[in-house]
Amino acid sequence: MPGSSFDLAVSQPFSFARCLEYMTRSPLESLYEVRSGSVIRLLRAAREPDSDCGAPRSYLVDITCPDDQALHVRFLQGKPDSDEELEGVKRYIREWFDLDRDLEPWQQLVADDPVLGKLAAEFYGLRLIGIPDLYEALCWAIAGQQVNLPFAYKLKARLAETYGKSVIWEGRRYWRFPDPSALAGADIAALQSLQLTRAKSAAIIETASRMTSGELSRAGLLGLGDFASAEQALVHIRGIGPWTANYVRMRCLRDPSAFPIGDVGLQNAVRSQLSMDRKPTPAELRELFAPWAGWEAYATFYLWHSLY
DNA sequence: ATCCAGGACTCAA
DNA sequence: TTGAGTCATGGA
Repeated sequence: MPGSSFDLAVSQPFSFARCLEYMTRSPLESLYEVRSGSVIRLLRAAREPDSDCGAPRSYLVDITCPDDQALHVRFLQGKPDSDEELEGVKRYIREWFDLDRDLEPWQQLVADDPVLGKLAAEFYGLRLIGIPDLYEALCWAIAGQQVNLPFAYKLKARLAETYGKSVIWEGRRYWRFPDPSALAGADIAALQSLQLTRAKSAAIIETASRMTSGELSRAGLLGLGDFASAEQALVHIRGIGPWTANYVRMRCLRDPSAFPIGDVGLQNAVRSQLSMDRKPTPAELRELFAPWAGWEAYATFYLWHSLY
């Protein structure tokens, strides 16, 4: 039987502090709580909820990393009752912190880069914090289309607090992003009342429906063989454009070469780093990113982080 | 009022 | 493929 805590080894370079620094960028984050040196988050049991045992169970976990050698994960509330479920938790956390990535090539690639060299040194060990859950990643991206980040966080929180599950621990409530099944049958007006636009509401419901039916899944997208095919599959869903698809490639499918080129945050970061008096054009971004081929997602992530 | 924000869609060259 | 116009919504 699994115990109440476990460790996950990390490869170097890895800096938990830098990861937490990124994760505290918004005080409006609703899906995890960063304390000094730890993160607390409510996770969903890996097992599918169709096994007739009621709602899928949740685990409240606390993650620390005292020495940057291994993550220490403690179950604060709820606990896997099988090795299979424990593996699900481990898999989620590895995805979340991108633990399976070898960052050495990245560090070497940009060590002397005029633009990224400084950022790579400053953020040494920062991992591309992911969104392992496909539905959460899609909704977060859709909600964040063409709105400022604080508002996007509010929308995400409303979705979580309206359709998600939560537990209370030591007087604080911890939310889990809703499963697609919770939104597959929602009507557009209900989501619009959360201040999502009609188009976003429709897209959030449509993706929920496709995921509930099994037509859309993370495994299915990865099973298409290459990320371009996954992007194509995503883009043909109404409300999901190239930015959203690349965002999902980057943060959920874990494609290191994903490149959300239309991202205004990326554009502003480049503008700032290069002291430009305007935002770069798509062509200029492509040219700038050319030397970082294969690592566009990390370049984007580090540039994002440079804004905070 | 006006502009911006981690866009998408349509339609035209 | 690229570009202009349109839509949509809150926040500064």
